This record gives sequence, structure tokens and C-alpha cells, in this order.
Amino acid sequence: MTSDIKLSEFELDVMNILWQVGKASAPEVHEKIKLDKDVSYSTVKTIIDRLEQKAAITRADQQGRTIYYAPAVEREALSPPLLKGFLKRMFAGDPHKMVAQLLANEQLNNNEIEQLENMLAAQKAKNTNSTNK
Amino acid sequence: MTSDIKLSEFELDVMNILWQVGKASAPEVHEKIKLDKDVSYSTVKTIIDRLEQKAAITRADQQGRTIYYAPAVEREALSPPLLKGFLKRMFAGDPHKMVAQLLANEQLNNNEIEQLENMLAAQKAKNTNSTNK
DNA sequence: TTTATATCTCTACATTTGTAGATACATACT
DNA sequence: AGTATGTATCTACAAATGTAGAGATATAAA
Repeated sequence: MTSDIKLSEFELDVMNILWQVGKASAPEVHEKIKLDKDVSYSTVKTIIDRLEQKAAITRADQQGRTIYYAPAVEREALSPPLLKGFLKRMFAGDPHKMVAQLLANEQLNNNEIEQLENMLAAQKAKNTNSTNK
Repeated sequence: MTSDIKLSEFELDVMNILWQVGKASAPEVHEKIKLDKDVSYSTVKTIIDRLEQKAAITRADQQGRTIYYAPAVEREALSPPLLKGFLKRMFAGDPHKMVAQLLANEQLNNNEIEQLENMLAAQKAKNTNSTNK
């Protein structure tokens, strides 16, 4: 099952840090967040508490009175329903529209594009050898 | 400028209908929404009012006392910043991760994949003839 | 012309989200 | 042992969001 936890934007920002680092304390997360926007420690800690409440993270470790948090859900578990919803809302459910915009916005170099092409080719191959040829 | 209006999920659902149909009355929008989830007319009308407040839609027409609303912003004006944010939050800003998931979730047939490949090829060509070769 | 009906307008409220201060406290210095 | 400092906990609040009922009213039907 695809873990139907619902996270807010800020909560996702924190999750991102944890997904990247593996585990981190609230002050550490605060440090990283501050690079992007100026919020107080309390604010970040509140978000962390809510994430714990939602069972999206867990207390993985403790040193002194410092608690280290780690993701309890993987990015891959959260994104499918979100991507689906986003695709539906912003691009009328049409993947092409989305990829088009992706290409228009992010400027990918030829190398990166070729990587994408490889992925497509792989998927095409998989298709051909199975049901929806 | 990329129209920094911020819309909620429900608001986007309504926008989607308007983008699709061009223009519609509140009862009509209610009809369509109800196909997906069971909400009262009032609820939908409130969302419509808020969209008007946010200047995302306008009163395009009126028949009797029925008001017809039309989008005041195009999908293309809203999506870039949202896509960027979503990409950053859900896929650590990495387009590959996103496309990978797209391929995994939506089952595209070979035809559709080839369309994507064409898009990529076009972009690659464009790259080669300009700055980031 | 009265009445019924559809639609709009207004008001309301619970929940979620972003934001942060005040305060308690455990551990590390001096 | 006493104190300073970094963390945690608790409480609070405004704004945004999802949700809807009550009542006004213009138009259509009788």
C-alpha cells in the first residue's frame, strides 16, 4: 500500500533533508532549512513534531538530550499518489504536457536528455515483451 | 511574469474544469466535481468565489441570474513554479527521478513513449544549436 | 399574479498549516 | 557543586482550506 500520509509543503521540506542525510537532530535540520528561509528553531521543531505525530519520521537515536530523527517512510512510498494528483491537477493527467514543461523549465543538457531517452527505451522494451505492446 | 497566484488543491480541481470546458456556471462545476467527490453546492460555490477573489477566474457571461465563469489565468502560467516546487520537494529537484516514477506509475504504451522521445530529440537538437551544447 | 425553483449571497466553523515565544531541563563547563 | 547553554516541551495564534447551512431573490412555471 502506498502510504497515504499527507504532508504539507514545509513538512516535505524537512523530509527532504532527512531523506538526504539519513538522520539529523532538530537543530541540524534547522540549520539546513535556514539556508533557504528564515524561520526560528521552534517553527522547525514544531514541524518535526508533527512529522513524528504523523509517523513519517522516528526517533532513531539520542545523544545527551539531543534526539536524532530518521525517515519512517521512503520518498518512493509518498510520491506516487502525489505525482498522480499533481499530474491530474496541473496537467489534466497528461504526462506529455508535464514532460514538455519539464523540458521548457529545467534546462537539461544533452547528457541528461540522453539518460532520459535511455529510460524511455528501456520502458519501451519492457512493454514490447509484455501486455501492452 | 509567472503569475504567482497560489491555489489550493480544491481550487485547482475547479480550475481544471474551467480550463477544460472554457466556461461554466457554478451548478455546472458542481455537477462535474460531484463525479469525483461528494460535496455540496455551497462548498463548490465558495471555492469559486475564492477563485474570483484571487482573480484566477472572471465572470464571463450571465444568463438570467446564472453566472458563467471563465479562467483568467492559463494553466501554463500557473504550472512552472508549481512544477519546480513539486520537483524539488518530491524528487530532490532531479527530473530523472520524476520521469522514472512517471514511467513506473502511468503505463504508457509505445506510441506515447515515442512521442516523448520525439520531444527529447527536439530539445536535444535545440540545445546543440545554442548555448548549452 | 402568485408560487415554485434554481441560484446566489452571507455567515460560520473545524482542521490544517505556518509561525514562534515562554519555559523547563539535562548536560557540559568552571 | 554551581552555572551556562543548548535542546526539548508546551502553548498559542493568525491565515488558509475544506465544508456547508440559512436565507435572499430573480426568473420560470402555474
